[in-house]
Amino acid sequence: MTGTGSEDKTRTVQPRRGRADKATAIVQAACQVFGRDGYSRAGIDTIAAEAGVSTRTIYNHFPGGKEELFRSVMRWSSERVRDAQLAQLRRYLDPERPPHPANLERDLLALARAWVGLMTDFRDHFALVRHIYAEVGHIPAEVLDAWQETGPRAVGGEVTAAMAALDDHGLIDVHGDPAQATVHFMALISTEITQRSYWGLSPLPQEEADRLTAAGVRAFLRAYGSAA
Amino acid sequence: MTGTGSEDKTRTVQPRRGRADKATAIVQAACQVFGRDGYSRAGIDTIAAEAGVSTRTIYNHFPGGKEELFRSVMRWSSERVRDAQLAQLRRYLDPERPPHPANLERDLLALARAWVGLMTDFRDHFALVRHIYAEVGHIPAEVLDAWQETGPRAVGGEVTAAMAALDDHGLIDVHGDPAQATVHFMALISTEITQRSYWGLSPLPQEEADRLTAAGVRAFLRAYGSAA
DNA sequence: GGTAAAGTACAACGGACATTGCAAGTTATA
DNA sequence: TATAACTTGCAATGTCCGTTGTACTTTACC
Repeated sequence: MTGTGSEDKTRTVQPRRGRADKATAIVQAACQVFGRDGYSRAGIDTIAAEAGVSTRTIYNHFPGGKEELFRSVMRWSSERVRDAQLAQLRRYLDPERPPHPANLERDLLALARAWVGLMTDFRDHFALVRHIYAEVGHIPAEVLDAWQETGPRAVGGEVTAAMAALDDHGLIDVHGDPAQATVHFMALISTEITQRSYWGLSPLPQEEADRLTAAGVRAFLRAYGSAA
Repeated sequence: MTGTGSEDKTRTVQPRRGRADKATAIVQAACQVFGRDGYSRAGIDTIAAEAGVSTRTIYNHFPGGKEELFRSVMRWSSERVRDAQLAQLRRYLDPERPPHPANLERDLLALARAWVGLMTDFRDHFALVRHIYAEVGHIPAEVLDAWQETGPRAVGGEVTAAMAALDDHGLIDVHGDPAQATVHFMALISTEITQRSYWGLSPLPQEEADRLTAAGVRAFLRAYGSAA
């Protein structure tokens, strides 16, 4: 149902799609437009223009029309961002190689900055997510669940694992609930930046963002640092 | 205690038609519909039906049409919620009467619970706010600023004052930035509940919400409790 | 170069919806 | 009761936009 329905028959006949990979261009442009305008306001014509593609081609690739396109964008974008987030997580807080105690704050801060950086790197995605939040009531529960599962929940689970590892090594004290510590960490490092930047509309100067991130990390460490 | 806020003209029971306080009914219904469906999806006919009013009457009261109505709803709703929030703040954390140290956690927890409770009492408002967040790019900057100023910023300022007062009395240590402590407090007590309840779509059981709120307050006190 | 898939241009349909004008009905007030 | 103010139902207008059919062109690959 949710699949594009065109990946089975192309295996034998077609090595790759037509000219350039139009499908990718469409999804990418749709991510921008949906993120900027939201589902209702976004126009197929606008997406087509932004993708450098004719309107008809969109319907050829996505027979389900606007809805199917939106669902594809949700999946594509959230997987992309999830991978980027997991990459940063493993880079700065690999559960396999916990940091030296003296480097804990430094590493957490690096992770937090990278995390916040992704918010501007994937501005379109997070704009889209805000629209999803606003329209939870208009998105089928199954679609919503699938998205949460492969996106936010997967990432949250990995971060939680990292927190648990830090706890295991006595670097922090999660007070019995690493998942909760994770949510608190995310909230502390990103809430104020999100608010102050008008949800990405007018980004903060780098140094100001850094200052707020650092304050969040310090607050987290005061709340969850091991008693030592 | 979600009052309708229209009992100033309490005569006798008004007849179903004619000269009731239509304007209020319209704005109230519009708040529901805009909150549920968002600006684009919301239909004037739907609002009219929900308000028990003819479509034409809406245009009589709001000659600017949908846009003016939306702006009126923003103002009305945010002022209403602001007043409710300030009332709770003064009730549990009056800057004039700082709590006894032994009662600090109890009072903060009471405030936090009341605060979270407002999110369900004014579900429509917060749904509307999510739509505003998602559509920052489509709302005139002046309207957005006026809203922030009389709503969130005003409340934030008062909470910040309360935090500063707690700091002055040595009950907490804001580390030189009461505004930051305020944002962190709000983030800690509400982030997880918001996420887990799908942004109000499927509310959490009371005891679960209480548990998360309490965890947030405890984390806040670990981060900002005075060293004494 | 030939063929088929992929893409494009264009026109048209149909529905949803904001908005307005108007005539008639209802209410409040003097 | 008279009158002005308010409300309503309804029809109509215009616009925007998702979607589809069709004929034509481009591209990829043999």
